[in-house]
Amino acid sequence: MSTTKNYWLIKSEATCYSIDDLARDKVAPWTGIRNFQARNYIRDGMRPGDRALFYHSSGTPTAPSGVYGIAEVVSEPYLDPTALDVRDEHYDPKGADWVAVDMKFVSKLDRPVTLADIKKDPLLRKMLVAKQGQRLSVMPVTKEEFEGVVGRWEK
DNA sequence: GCCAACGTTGGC
DNA sequence: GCCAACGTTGGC
Repeated sequence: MSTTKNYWLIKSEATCYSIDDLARDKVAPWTGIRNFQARNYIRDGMRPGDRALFYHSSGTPTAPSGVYGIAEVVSEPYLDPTALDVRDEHYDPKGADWVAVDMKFVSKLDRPVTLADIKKDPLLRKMLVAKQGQRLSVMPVTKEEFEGVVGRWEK
């Protein structure tokens, strides 16, 4: 098992669950991931202490898509209980072994780093999220990319 | 709301 | 295992 910290980007629609919701809740279970590649990243890579860029997708002109804050992984991956709950909107009748982790609020960026900002930056545009049509809701980023986003407005 | 990208499903 | 149809994501 790796002992170094890993860095991630996690996506959520702001109207569904935003960085402000996480700030209010402090810690929240990150459930409902139903994409095998994203599942594998969580299951095989996410560990407590890892940090994640919190990205709002499906933005609007006044609240554009981009990174709005930082979260920290505070649990090991565990079986996602919403996949087994027939009343849950993310119920999976096929019973695949989906996983979840608990995420803790760390901070909100002073200003969002929008997708447009990311695509303009030579370092940041290598991130998977900048690739056209990238639909992963959980993806790895490098330490340099993570710090590049966090420090975007401190230059 | 449109539509391109892309993951998933299912017929063969 | 191929691939067309279908459904969903997500930027615009």
